[in-house]
Amino acid sequence: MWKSSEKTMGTKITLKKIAKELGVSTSTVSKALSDSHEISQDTRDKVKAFAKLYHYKPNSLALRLRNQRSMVIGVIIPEIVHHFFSTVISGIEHGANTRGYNVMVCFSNDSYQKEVLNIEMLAGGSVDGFLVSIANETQELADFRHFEDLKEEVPLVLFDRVHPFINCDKVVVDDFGGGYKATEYLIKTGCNKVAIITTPDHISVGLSRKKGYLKALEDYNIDINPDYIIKIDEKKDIKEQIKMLIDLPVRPDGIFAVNEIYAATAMKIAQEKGLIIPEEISFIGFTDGYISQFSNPSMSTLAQHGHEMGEKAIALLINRIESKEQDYPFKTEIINVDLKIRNSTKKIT
Amino acid sequence: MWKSSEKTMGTKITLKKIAKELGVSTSTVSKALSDSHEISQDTRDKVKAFAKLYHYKPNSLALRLRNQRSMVIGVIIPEIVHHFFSTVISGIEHGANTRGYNVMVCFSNDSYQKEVLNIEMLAGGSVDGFLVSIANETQELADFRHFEDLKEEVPLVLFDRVHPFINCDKVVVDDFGGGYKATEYLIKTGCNKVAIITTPDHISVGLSRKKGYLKALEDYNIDINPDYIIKIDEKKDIKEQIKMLIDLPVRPDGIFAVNEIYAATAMKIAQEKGLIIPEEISFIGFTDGYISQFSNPSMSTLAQHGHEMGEKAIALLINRIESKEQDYPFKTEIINVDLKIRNSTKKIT
DNA sequence: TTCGTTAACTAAAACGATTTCGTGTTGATA
DNA sequence: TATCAACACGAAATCGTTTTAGTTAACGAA
Repeated sequence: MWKSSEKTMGTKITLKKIAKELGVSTSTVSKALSDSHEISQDTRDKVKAFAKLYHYKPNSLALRLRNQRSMVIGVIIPEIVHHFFSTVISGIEHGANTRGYNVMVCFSNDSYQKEVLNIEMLAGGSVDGFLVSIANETQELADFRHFEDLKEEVPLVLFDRVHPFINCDKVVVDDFGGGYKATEYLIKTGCNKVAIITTPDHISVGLSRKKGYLKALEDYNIDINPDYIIKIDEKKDIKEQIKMLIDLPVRPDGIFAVNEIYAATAMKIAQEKGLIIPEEISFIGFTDGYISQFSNPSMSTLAQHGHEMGEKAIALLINRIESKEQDYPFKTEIINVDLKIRNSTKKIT
Repeated sequence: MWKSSEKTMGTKITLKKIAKELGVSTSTVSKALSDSHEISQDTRDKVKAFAKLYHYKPNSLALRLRNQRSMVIGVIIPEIVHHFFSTVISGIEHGANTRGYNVMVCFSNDSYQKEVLNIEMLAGGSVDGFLVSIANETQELADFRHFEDLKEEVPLVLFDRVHPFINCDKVVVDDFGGGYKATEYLIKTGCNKVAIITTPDHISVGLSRKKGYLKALEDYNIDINPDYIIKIDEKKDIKEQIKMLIDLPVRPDGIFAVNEIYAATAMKIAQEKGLIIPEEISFIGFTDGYISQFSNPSMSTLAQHGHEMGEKAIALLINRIESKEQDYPFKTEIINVDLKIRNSTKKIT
């Protein structure tokens, strides 16, 4: 096995080792590698050749420690198996890379504990800023101290799942508008018994979408039927809960679901019962992901422009990081949603 | 605005600042915080109170630099919008967390450049080990130098998209077996014109699945029809390429697709042409994700057990990290796949 | 008184890099 | 010959932490 020459110096090659091997000081090596005019061409060449030979790479930890900059952005999202977050991250990556930053993603799995842990892991020098979407459990607990502590150290931008108690830059989807548009469309295509499948009220986005739904009903003078509002408890069987809605004596003729899964599940159930879609019952979901695209009939849905959200969020964050004056006011940007009509709804006449 | 007291000391609170403020040395502060018996109870209390008051958190960069351990695992995957990788990551996370490690995920977006960049960002002290699934472009270029360099520094485990040229621990799905099982099932349910929708041959998993397909045909004495093997070029329109298969004069009566998207797209096309599924044409996909679950008819598919793959991979990696003797032989683990029959295929009689 | 012990700290090195400020040797010029 | 600048390099501080190896002072015992 050749390569003993590498081993003799120890596994990791550092400035110090190069210096010792070449009989110069570390400062000389450092300067030579950065082509400083202080160092003779001769020495520079020698050092560079040696460094290349041994694949020298500066230790990034040491660099970050010294420069007090990491050029890395930490992202924390609640779920990984989620089309929308995927698109947001692609936007974040794009924006970050074009401005010279790198991105690291961690997952809270909607757990408060893991959210705190992730933040602790990344805080303290590892990243220059945070982009986070709050875990469900954290929203439920309404305990945001970890964010407060964080904000004093490093900039924070919240996206999608945000909370009014936390004072920082935010980017959110127009959830209210989306709920309104969906409900309005169902009404306009002849549904007068519009139901909503949503989340418990502590989930901020679900709540906003429901508010949009309620406002639309109000604007069109339709009475609110509490039976038509179901809040899914994810700990129980989702299918059973949706079945109860569709089995109601007076069955809804239009269903707005606050995410793809609920919408697709509801549609499956309706199909199993032999209902004709969209004539007998229409569906609109939220998030234009694969499920909506490949369901049959294809699902009408609210497209959220996750990529755009990611780009906006990272822009806000990097601006905050790179501005010296820390105290310009916090912004909240709202990303528009588009109603994408496919075949799970009737057409407007 | 109260909080001036915090500001007077500078934004970031460090050991040194605590020491200065309390008139002791940094060593004392460090020891006090770790409850060393060398420090009097009095001082310990004082230091701890002060640290808590100012939310002192040790700088993780400094810690890692000193300990030469980060307890962080770097994961690099090609795509984010991908159900299978999501499940693998959940397995990785689970395994890592139970052994005290944290996980950071980066995305190569199937680009060679970004793969190299990500590795450079994480290497050099940031992480204790790498878990990577090779980018398509890297497989095409067949340039693996960045992995070779890496391996000398820190352990590497490859999963799913691997390559024989890279000598390290690996975890792969039984792609060959999956291709075989799918094809065999189609044949056994009466399909004698089985087609495959796959990727170009440089994609390792696609190639293995195709080999399984070919072996099954051979074992059942069915001649190979080159028209029935189509390799999707993702740069062109996928739908068009699949349409050509289904529009063939002698239409296939069974289609095995090497991923969910191809399978679902093919099924949609067949439905648009009015074909009856599964009687006139059957479908089997790969990856048991949302698309397969929510398509209509629901998709028969090969379940890959991504979670298990993640757990295996992280176990391999951590064992490698924590073993002093670096030279025990490299392992390749193979994860079984299960054929999950739903409604896009006929039943075995 | 002197030695030894202990309690309670501090100094300094180390991790790997950069950078400011020296410092010693040339060679040219007054 | 003395002075100065240019050149090529080194020492030391710095980033934030831990840890080893001292260093004091007090007290008890011989």
